[in-house]
Amino acid sequence: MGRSSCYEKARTNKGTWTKEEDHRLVTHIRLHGEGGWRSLPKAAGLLRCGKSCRLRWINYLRPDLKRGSFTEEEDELIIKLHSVVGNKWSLIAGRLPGRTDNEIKNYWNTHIKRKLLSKGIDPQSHRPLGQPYNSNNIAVSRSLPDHEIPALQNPRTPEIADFFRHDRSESSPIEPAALDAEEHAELNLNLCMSLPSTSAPAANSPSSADRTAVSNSTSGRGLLTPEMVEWR
DNA sequence: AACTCGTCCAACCGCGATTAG
DNA sequence: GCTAATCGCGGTTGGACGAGT
Repeated sequence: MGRSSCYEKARTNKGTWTKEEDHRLVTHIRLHGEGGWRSLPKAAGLLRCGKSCRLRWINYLRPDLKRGSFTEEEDELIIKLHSVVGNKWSLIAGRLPGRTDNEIKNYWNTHIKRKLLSKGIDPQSHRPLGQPYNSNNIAVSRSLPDHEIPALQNPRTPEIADFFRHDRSESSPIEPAALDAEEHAELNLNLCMSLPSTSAPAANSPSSADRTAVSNSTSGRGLLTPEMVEWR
């Protein structure tokens, strides 16, 4: 379609946000709630594109963000979730309250990858380095292409569906102990069994609307009420 | 003190999915 | 059903900063 990037528009600021811009954005969201990103910059008096505003809010200004360094428990949880869903950062973030997909993605690329490599583990396959990929091995972890994500909701795998269905607001961090090696292997087994063998969508795969529901519920980024938003 | 290099992370970008008209 | 607008995601970039020389 040849759409031009919103960042290319003239008279929009780029780069690091100033305190003034942050304040304007937070104040606007506090008054009007989250959403309507396209019209937000104008309404808030910001010379930014909506996309930039959304990113700034989600990754930095949201009041429920945890920030600070990751705990060992979070590390392990990220590794385990990554071994199941691959680079689906928003899904992983949905299981780590207070953490953003961008934060987790950065943390993965700068810390966890190196940590795994130093242990002789391939960060992509989660298998020992040099070990050939074997699609029949139930312990083989994989990165799921987008079209396979709906399988997370496949009725044949209720525990996985449930695992990813929880809204962030009502979820608590999964205790790493709750996902021991056996359960983890089972999770992989169930996933492998439920995934279509080809890239064609499975007959019983959920509709796109269902997929949206999964995405929305797992990202847990619903509208915040003004009371929830506090200027920091 | 000045320079180089490596690391970290906020922000940019492109694109697919979804929604609205 | 089609098209354009909008949203959200994942990959990538680049600037700030600290460590080393």
